[in-house]
Amino acid sequence: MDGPVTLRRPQRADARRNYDALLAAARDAFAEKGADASLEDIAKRAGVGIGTLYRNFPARQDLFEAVYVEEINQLAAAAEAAASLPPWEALRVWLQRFVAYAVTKRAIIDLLNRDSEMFRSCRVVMYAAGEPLFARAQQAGEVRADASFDDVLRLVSGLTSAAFVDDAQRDRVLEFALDGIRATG
Amino acid sequence: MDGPVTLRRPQRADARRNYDALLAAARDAFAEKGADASLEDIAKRAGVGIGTLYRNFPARQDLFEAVYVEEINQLAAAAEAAASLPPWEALRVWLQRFVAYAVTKRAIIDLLNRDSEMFRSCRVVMYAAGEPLFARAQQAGEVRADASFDDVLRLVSGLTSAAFVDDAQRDRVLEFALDGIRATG
DNA sequence: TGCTAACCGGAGGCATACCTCCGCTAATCT
DNA sequence: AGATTAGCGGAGGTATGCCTCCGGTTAGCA
Repeated sequence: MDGPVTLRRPQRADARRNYDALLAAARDAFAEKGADASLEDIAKRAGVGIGTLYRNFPARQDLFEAVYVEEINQLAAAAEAAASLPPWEALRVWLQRFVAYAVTKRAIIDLLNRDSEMFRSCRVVMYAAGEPLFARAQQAGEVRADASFDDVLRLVSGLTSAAFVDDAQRDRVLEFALDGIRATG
Repeated sequence: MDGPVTLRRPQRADARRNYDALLAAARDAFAEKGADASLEDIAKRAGVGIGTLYRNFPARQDLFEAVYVEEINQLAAAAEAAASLPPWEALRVWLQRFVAYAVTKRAIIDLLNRDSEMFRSCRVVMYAAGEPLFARAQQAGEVRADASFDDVLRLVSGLTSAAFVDDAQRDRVLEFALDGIRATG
């Protein structure tokens, strides 16, 4: 489960339990209520006191970031798994994963916009994961030359904030977007 | 300025002034801070007391809706203006307008998702404005047959929530999206 | 100009969330 | 088992936003 970016977990058994429970509860809460979910609610979900939350994550930002380190690591893993596919397929699969993933954890979009120390480094990790797939597909002539990886990410990430009628529509619309960045002719 | 959907404005001169100031302030505030901007802040921006806000808009929802009636009417007007262009161009221009518009007033996206009496009717107006442009372009063979207007709107509306580096990137990415829904061959 | 109904606006009560502080608990070590 | 000390958790102070209520003001009319 360890990835390119890691966090320091507490030492004692009970503390570690609480830390993990908080992280899981926070992930759920952020997914459900967005980035400004109530911290008191998160503590309750995790079954710990509010004090414990603050000891582990002194600022709201710290908790938010800790959650995204996990998410990011998983996206990086997905990129590695896709690397063995043909260029276009690899990019396509990764972007699908990106969208499907971010739909449930929608706050991940903020990652592209917000600004902070760790956000920046998370972004670096994500780009390091996806950009090679993009570059390979572009060099293979499968992706139009006038698009950048950043363009693609923003085009696709928009899809995560729309509430689709069903998964079929989401997939269909994503295919449209993919067609849009595909090399013509 | 009157459009398909209208609101009742107060009678007395001072009341009307305040009403308009509130609407303008709310539009700014929603654009800036999102749909849950502080009502007290909006009243302050408008230079009126909080009581005046509540007299005009008893519930937060009322104010929010009032703002969007204006936005929607403008989008409808834009559709009318675009109707004289060739099929594809008309759709393209209208969607550009939609994106450029919604970028500054980002909360308009909620319109596609949220549910309420007036939201529904606003959505009806918006669809009534844009759908004919879409249908015409599709019948002219310019838009792929397997896309619906709803698909397109969701694809494009996603672009409004991403923070682009600059307007040029936004336009470029929108072009990618448009290419994606264009008929191939 | 004077009357009066319509309108104004902010004080204040209520709810919610943030965050700190510290007495109690229990994990770990010897 | 007992000592040590990291860790727990919630009471409570602070801040902020929601919304109501009503004494004072003023636009519109005659």
